[in-house]
Amino acid sequence: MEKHAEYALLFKALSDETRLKIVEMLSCGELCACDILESFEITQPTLSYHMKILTDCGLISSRKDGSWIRYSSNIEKVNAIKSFWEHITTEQQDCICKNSSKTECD
Amino acid sequence: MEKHAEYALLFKALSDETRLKIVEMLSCGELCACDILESFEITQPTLSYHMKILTDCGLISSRKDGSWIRYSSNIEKVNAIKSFWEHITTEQQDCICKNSSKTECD
DNA sequence: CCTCGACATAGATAGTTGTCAATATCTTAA
DNA sequence: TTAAGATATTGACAACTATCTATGTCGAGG
Repeated sequence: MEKHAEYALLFKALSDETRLKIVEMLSCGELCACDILESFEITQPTLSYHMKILTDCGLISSRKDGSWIRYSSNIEKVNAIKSFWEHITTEQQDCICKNSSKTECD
Repeated sequence: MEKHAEYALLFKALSDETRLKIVEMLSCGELCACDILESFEITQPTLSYHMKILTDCGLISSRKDGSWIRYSSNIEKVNAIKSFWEHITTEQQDCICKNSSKTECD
């Protein structure tokens, strides 16, 4: 996938208050879904929906442990987002604006 | 607004490929809408819609210059996002997970 | 004062999102 | 094997999003 499209998906995963809080909670370490569920006033299927979005985009990882699913932050993705944000907000030689086909109007 | 809700809005503004590219273009300096429009295959009203989302959340600033509108990156907001991301992805003493009402299930 | 160019607004619409209740799956314990 | 607990899936639905065409506004130049 094109880089901007890929990161747009990641930012979309972060564009929900509940999911942002989940990401924050997981920065302290692994938690199972029921731990997380207790902190929110949402139903279990709704949490499951949010967890799927977060795992699908790679922001968090999950592993099965008996009947629990343990979720944890994916540090590589966390750092990738940081790098991408720093990259696109810093003047670059290969910036899109310099590769634009035309640049009149100014 | 609660902090997570506020940043969820900012991430929502960044959850679109076109808007991400606009943010990147503006990292090289001020541009007017017509400059930006030339880089995309969207209509002028669609660009106007995206610019409104980006300015409303404070990520970019605009100023009137004759009949043009000059857009530029808002560095404070750019840095605020960076700080917030670093904050919520680093283990904190005041993490949400530690203020949770209950923490059984593990 | 009229027109043109730059941008915004309004209205329509197809597609997406977040939520729930109901149900399914899968694992452990009895 | 049956029951209970943890999580996922399904189907429904109201709200929101991104896009377009058509039109409005506002400033600059003639």
